[in-house]
Amino acid sequence: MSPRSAKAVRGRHHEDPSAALRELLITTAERLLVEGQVADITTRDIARAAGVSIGVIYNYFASKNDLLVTALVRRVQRGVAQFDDNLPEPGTATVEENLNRFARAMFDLHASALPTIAGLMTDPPLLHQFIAELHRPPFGAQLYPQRVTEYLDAEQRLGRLSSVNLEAATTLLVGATAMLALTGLLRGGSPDDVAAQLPDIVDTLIGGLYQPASSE
Amino acid sequence: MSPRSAKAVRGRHHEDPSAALRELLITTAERLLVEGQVADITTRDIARAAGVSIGVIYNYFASKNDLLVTALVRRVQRGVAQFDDNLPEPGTATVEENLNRFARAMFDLHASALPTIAGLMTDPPLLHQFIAELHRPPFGAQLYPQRVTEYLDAEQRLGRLSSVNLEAATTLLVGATAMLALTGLLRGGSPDDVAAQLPDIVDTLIGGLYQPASSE
Amino acid sequence: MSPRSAKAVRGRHHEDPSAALRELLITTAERLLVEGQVADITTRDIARAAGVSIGVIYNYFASKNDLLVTALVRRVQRGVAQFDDNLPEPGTATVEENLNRFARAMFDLHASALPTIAGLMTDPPLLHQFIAELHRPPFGAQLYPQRVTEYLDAEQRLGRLSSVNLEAATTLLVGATAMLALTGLLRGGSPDDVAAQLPDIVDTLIGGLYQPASSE
Amino acid sequence: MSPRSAKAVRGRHHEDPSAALRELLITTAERLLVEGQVADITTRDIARAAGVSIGVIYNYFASKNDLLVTALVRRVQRGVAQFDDNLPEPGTATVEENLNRFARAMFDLHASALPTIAGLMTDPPLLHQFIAELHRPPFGAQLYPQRVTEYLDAEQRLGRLSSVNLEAATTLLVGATAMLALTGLLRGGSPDDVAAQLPDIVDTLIGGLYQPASSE
DNA sequence: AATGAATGAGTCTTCATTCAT
DNA sequence: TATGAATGAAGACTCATTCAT
Repeated sequence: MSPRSAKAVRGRHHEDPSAALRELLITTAERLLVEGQVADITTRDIARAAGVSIGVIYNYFASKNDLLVTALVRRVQRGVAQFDDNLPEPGTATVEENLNRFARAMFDLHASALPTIAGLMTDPPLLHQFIAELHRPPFGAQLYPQRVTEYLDAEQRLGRLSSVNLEAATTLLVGATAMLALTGLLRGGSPDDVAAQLPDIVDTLIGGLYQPASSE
Repeated sequence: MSPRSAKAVRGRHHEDPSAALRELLITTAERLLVEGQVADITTRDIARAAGVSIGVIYNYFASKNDLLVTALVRRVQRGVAQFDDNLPEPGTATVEENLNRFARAMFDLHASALPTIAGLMTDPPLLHQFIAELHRPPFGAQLYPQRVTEYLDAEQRLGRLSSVNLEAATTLLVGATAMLALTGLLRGGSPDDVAAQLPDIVDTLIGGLYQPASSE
Repeated sequence: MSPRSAKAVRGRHHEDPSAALRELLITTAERLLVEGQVADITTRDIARAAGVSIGVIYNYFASKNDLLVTALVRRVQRGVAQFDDNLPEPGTATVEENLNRFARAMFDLHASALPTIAGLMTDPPLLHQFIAELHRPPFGAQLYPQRVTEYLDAEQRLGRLSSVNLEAATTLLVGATAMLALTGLLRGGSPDDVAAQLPDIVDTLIGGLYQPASSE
Repeated sequence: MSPRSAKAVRGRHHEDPSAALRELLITTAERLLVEGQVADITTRDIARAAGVSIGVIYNYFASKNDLLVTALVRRVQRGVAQFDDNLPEPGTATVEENLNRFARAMFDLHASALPTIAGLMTDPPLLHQFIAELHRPPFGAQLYPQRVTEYLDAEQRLGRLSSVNLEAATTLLVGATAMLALTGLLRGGSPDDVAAQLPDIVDTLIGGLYQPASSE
């Protein structure tokens, strides 16, 4: 009664082979997104990499871009979820330690998402579809810089941080980690080597530039 | 009897009409780069905009990408040159005023260069060619963040700044201005509106997060 | 100075090889239109039949449909021109002889154009483009039924024809020849066999159905 | 235990559910044929409109074209049956009145069938299959022009019509009504407006072109 | 050296038909 | 027998590059 399922997902014990194939396509597209560049991915590439025929794409998605946007959103969601997983609680440890954890988490997030996001810039329709999708529930405005701002706000309330401009502080931390991630990508070195500079950055951000001659 | 030169440069009294034609192509490509997206620029577009035939491109450049990279490098060089034009001298005015000038100059540079750089990400060969070209003399490591580092270093020597980590401070300032420029591009607002946040950022960077309770 | 011309038109002594190639495409499309059916003609077919590459089509026409419409109009123009070539003058010979010449000319025109026109019906955009083109100068409203009406009108003025309704008479003659042409096409017989019925039709049209028992 | 029947015909108390499903497909195809263009109808369309799965089509028909031809023949049969329903009897009313009824009936038939028939022209295999099917018993040569010929013949025998060439007279009447129907379709006006010209045509056909000077 | 038409591989998308369930 | 997802050939159109003139 059910029609045949694609070879690619046959044998997997999924309850819904149809959903499994859809997943396979998204996963495959995600993989290609990481390996290569958005603009270079063809329907033929995706189909071949997934082990299915080209037509399958159009059984599950309205267009190539539709699939690509779905995979892109997935990728960002994955990154943000991982980011959220290990955030420090305000009031625990020291603010410096916590900011270092934030810094490293953002660095990782940026390093993984930057190439993808950047690639989108050449494809305005794709970019707009992506942004529209990103702003829809349940993903909404839950973007990660908000987490930093919230953390800083909480520490301020706890009296562990002076009353700095939260927006500005957030921009400084987010910007620096993004810049470092970008540098790492362009230089092609290992992420950890570049990330080694994060503590200095956190330290400098906390202390400010005019570190008032403490003693004397 | 020298061969005829292209209509487009005829009448201009260049010593080398050949070089003039090459220049024309680069300039035209730069213009198109500003107007549109890298990926959308065709050889036909360039040739038509320059008022020459397509074939000319291949007389002066190995490929379309070769021309594009040259134009891209030009664009960055131009931006950096403009950036350099109006930098504050260490020891003059106040450090805060000077950092605000740096911040605004970088913000402008980023806002103008970001779309172009981002567009490159989709085209790996183009990107690599671009990076390689950027690191060759005489352009070399003359990139603009270096200017910030040098400025901070000079102020430190003059005693107007405490002995912070120069690299980290530079990354913070450069990163924040880049982040702001990116935000502005994505939101589509006017540059000046976004740039209004720069003073807060400079202020926060200078003061640090733990602004030691002034009293007591 | 001129770019190379296509192999397909090389060696022909045309003043303008570019126009020659355009012509070749139209002629080829016309031929395919006669041989096959509009809907079955692919860009590849046209290119191969013309001995050029696919891209050439787009150097001379905005789209496949653009070329097809041009060829279609050509075909009809050719038919109408041929039709016009051999029309009888009012007042010469007998009305019956003249109407027989009209009938045969229209039969031939219909037989050659019908399959083409009919094929257009399935492709609404193509049909509309075609009709629009047909109504543009210099082709204008010069369609052939008008010739019949004008002829009948002239004979009426000369007193060689009673004052019948010109529109109706024209529709009868045009309709009958078209019907015969269609029958011929569907049956697949030789045109001349079917055309043999034309004199009877003209005779019946002239005499009417109630041929009043003349005298006797 | 008979195999289950498709949802779409379940509950209908047909003796042969299989035949019912076949009927459903034909009826659905006929409907789509009226609504749109032959070339635009996909198997998916038919299946969805019929509320069955695509596969069913191939259980009852060798191909999509096979189903389409069957539906096409149905459509023509239906049109002819309707045409036959209201034909005048020889010897009743006046010949002119009767011919006007014939003319209007044919006009309607042509107007409804023309787009479909025309659409067939683009698809040679479909067309040939259709024609072959049309000429097979029990449909055979029962086509409607025959009705006109028979009517004229009967009136001749009754002495209400002079001994004109029946074939020619038929072709004139059929052709003129077809031409008018085509004109109406191409111009897009209301059928009744165009049909208003029918009486003039009948009148002219009856009277002939040389309406002998009434006097004398 | 300049020209720009010719070239054709490669793009996304559609859809009749098949076949495992 | 019914289902409908899988299949992949085929379609129109683009565009970097070549090369006869």
